[in-house]
Amino acid sequence: MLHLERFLPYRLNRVAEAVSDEIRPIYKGLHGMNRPEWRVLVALAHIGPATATALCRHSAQHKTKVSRAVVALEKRRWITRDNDPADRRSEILQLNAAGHAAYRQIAGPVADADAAIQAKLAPGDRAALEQGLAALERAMGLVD
Amino acid sequence: MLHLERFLPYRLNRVAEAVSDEIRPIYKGLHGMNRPEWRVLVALAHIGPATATALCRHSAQHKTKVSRAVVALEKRRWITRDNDPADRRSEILQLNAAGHAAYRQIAGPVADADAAIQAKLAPGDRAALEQGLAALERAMGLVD
DNA sequence: CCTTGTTAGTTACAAAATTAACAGTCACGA
DNA sequence: TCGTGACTGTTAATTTTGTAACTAACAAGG
Repeated sequence: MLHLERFLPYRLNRVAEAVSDEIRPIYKGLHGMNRPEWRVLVALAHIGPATATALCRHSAQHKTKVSRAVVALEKRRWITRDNDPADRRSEILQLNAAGHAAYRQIAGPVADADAAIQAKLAPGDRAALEQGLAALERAMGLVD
Repeated sequence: MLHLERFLPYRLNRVAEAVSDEIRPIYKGLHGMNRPEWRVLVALAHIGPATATALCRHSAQHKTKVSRAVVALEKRRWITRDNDPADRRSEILQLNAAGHAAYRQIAGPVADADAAIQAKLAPGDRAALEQGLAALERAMGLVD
């Protein structure tokens, strides 16, 4: 008999959803962004100028999501597109000043909310979560 | 600066998706079920006859998802609906023989896949994951 | 009994995700 | 240099999900 309470995908999905529910209102309330847009914004802020394919890898999203998110960010005038001299199929995307400003404005509260969630855990539990999560990421081939 | 690698919602979503990707082909391949249907099937197998509301609670899904999943399972002739003598708004749902058989057929491989994933973790990492996940579930108010 | 408010469940509509198809470009060997 | 196949990114079509409105039924107070 399958125990839902111990069933990994069920537990992970449920807890991931609960955590997302606390973060989403921040980037949604501040600029009406959805998750794909928020992730692309974060990815661009971190890795700087990048092609759409690189953003797919770094934001762990499908190319159609990234494509539409990039269009949306472009409409907000937060990113610029430039030709990629090395490959005419792709374009170099990067945040402009307004994009960086928007990122900074959102990243603070989001980081605070993340810290608040982790602060609810006892230090030992927090360390255990970190260890277990890191191990699972390795086991699923998501890192290294 | 927000570190994606340490950002809880991102990590949880990504790892939850990776784990789901290993489980989904089983219930999808065996009977073409989607996740809401699979969850309702599991819930019904566990708690026995139940109303849709009880299935919402136990499968952690919105009532529209449950409503549609129940219709789908009904079309497969896996569940029966009976009047609830205590409340004429609701109906008592339960698996019939075919439903139980389908559940058993799927639950085995699914449990195996879950075990296989956990087997990839070192015992200490597995224990850490369990501890951290349980703590997070409590912190998010998902249990107790 | 009648309100008034709440709950169970379905359905309709809108938003989002997945899939598939596509044009343009590249890389590499024949 | 000419295919052939693979890759980049967008768009279209289909499916899934989420939101809101709705019907029917309950519950409690007047």
